[in-house]
Amino acid sequence: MATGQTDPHRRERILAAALDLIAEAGVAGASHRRIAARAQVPLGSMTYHFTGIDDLLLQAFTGFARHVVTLFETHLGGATTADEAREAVTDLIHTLSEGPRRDLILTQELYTLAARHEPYRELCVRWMRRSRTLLEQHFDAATARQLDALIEGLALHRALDDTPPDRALTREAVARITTTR
Amino acid sequence: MATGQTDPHRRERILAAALDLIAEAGVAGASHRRIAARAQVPLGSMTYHFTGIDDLLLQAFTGFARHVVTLFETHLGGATTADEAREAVTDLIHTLSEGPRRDLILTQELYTLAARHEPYRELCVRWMRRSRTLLEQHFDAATARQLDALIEGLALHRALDDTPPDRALTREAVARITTTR
Amino acid sequence: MATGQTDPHRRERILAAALDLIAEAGVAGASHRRIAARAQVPLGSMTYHFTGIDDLLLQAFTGFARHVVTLFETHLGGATTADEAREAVTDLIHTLSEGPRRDLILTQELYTLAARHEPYRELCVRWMRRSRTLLEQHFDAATARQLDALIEGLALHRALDDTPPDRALTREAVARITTTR
Amino acid sequence: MATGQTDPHRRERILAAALDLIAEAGVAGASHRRIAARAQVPLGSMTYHFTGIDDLLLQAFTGFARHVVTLFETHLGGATTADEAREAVTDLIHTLSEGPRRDLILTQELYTLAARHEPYRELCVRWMRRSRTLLEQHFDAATARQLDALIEGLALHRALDDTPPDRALTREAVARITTTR
DNA sequence: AATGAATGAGGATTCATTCAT
DNA sequence: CATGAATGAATCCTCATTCAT
Repeated sequence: MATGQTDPHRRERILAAALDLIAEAGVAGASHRRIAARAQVPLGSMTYHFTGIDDLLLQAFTGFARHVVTLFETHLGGATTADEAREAVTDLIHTLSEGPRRDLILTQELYTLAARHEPYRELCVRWMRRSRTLLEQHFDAATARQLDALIEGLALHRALDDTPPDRALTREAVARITTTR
Repeated sequence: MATGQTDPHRRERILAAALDLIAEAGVAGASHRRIAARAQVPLGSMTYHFTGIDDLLLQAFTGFARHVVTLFETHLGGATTADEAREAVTDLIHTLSEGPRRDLILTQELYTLAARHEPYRELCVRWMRRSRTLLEQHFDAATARQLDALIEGLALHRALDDTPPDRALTREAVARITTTR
Repeated sequence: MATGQTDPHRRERILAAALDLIAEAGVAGASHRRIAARAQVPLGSMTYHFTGIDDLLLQAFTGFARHVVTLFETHLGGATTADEAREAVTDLIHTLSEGPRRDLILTQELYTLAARHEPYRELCVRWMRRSRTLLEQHFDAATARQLDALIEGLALHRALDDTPPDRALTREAVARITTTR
Repeated sequence: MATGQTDPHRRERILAAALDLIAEAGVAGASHRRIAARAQVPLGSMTYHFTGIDDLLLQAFTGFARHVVTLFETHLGGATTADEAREAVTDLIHTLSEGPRRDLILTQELYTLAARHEPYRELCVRWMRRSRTLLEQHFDAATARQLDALIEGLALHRALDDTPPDRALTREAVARITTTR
């Protein structure tokens, strides 16, 4: 009793629904059934489009990593001087740790998977590599590495904190870590 | 049918088994059954000692946070000068990101829970507060904050990285972030 | 691992097994496991066919109410005069309170649920409405109501009683309650 | 760590808590744990004071039956003529089916148990015998029996009904069933 | 006399996955 | 090509009851 109509966006809809659900209820709460319901797709089509739940999750997070890299590129793309890059990084940290918590939560979920499962770790490594490459357009390799770690730590602490520090502190930290002498 | 025998260390055994299992299989893999089996305790006693799985997990992570704070104190306790403190922090970052991945993985799992559930976030906030207080014995408040975030980011990136940077880079990052002028 | 075989009568078999079990062991004794075993159906299929145990029970009792209404209709359907109706009602009371206790027990279980849960109360209300409508074909509305209540009380007391009264008493009670003047 | 103080009313408190709980959540919802919590009594004392849950429930319902019989006696006690008795019965029916649903619910629960378990059936038989005896002070034996059943049926239907009939209908039904000729 | 600790059985439910259609 | 039906394993949790203290 199918309409015969193929739905070309179904795969994408499923992946988007999966990420939504993970953000809301965690990886543990993202089951075939719930994702299917959220994507308004029959349960049986889950295992038709994806090998299994692992396949689906990995593809969903791959899409998410792409999205975050794009965020990085967007922020850093416009900077032409080191000072502009510093300001862009400050922006980026506040964008990540304020606004909707979705990206932050998904990042955490991804890191947790990465700590235990190789494919997810590879995903993170590629992401880190890309962000470092972007930073290296403005800073030397060692500084880029340190700055990348600082971004991570500040965004995370800001997001968890009851009384997150203001933009001045972020700007100062970025300035210090990028001050070579 | 109960033996009536009292096992005074049972609660602690269960909590330790829970943390072991979380480190191995993640929060998702830490079920009543598996924890009970690992702690060599009957399944029925799980919900006697703990209200439910949530209660159990929260108490397990509370113990873990205590452990990490102790690690912080141990490392920073001996430092009397700012330079000694810098070296202690460098040590700490490498202790966290090398050696057994257990603490690192548990930290990730905790942050993932914290992103979604208030009690875990409070736990993290208390932990962060304590570590900052320790750092403030050697650095001003703003610097302590920045350094705390840097520790987090460096430990995390070092742990995920294929080719983690050497101690020199860590030392330099710590030096830069603590250089006030 | 599913056979993929479709068993079209499975829902009905489960509902029948549920009613059997309720009659034998009460609502409290009618568990997913036991109903599944009785219906010779795997446990996992219970919550495929029904949202949960509540859904299952309500549907089972809905079928039972339909059955009792049919019994009413069968008994009263042939009556053309008020006297024939009186005799039919007397028959009905003895049919309910003698013979297999199944219907009586199920009625009790249903009333107990109805006293606490709205959906079951609605079921009873619809049933009462239908039986009254049938009685109103032979008696005025007020009399139908009284007679309906009398049927209930006599059937119940007869079923519990050590020394249930004979048919003559039932016939007399019906005669009295339907004597308008 | 007991105070050594004996609590002479503990048994009664437990039985009262049991009835409360049954009224609220049904026999199925009245567990040792919940009754103990409601009665503010340690769990271990449940099986000290009562052989088991069956013993406890039977004693609780025995107390309840005594209470309902008292209600009967109170209502019928003052009547000296048949007409006064008729009015008292009408009162009784409306007392049972209006007011707090507690008694009604407990009655249903008791009947449900009686349908399956002999001790509860005996309890009901004794109760019915007592109420008939009271009615026989004003009416002949056969009439008492019919009236007793009518009380049951009217109270039950009134309680379940969306639009319960008014007092006039009750009075008329009682009049009819007690009209011998 | 009284009870806190303990436990195996069983409760409802969710799950990823398979397969006939 | 797509999916509704089906299922065994595993989930958390509650239970009545026992017994050493």
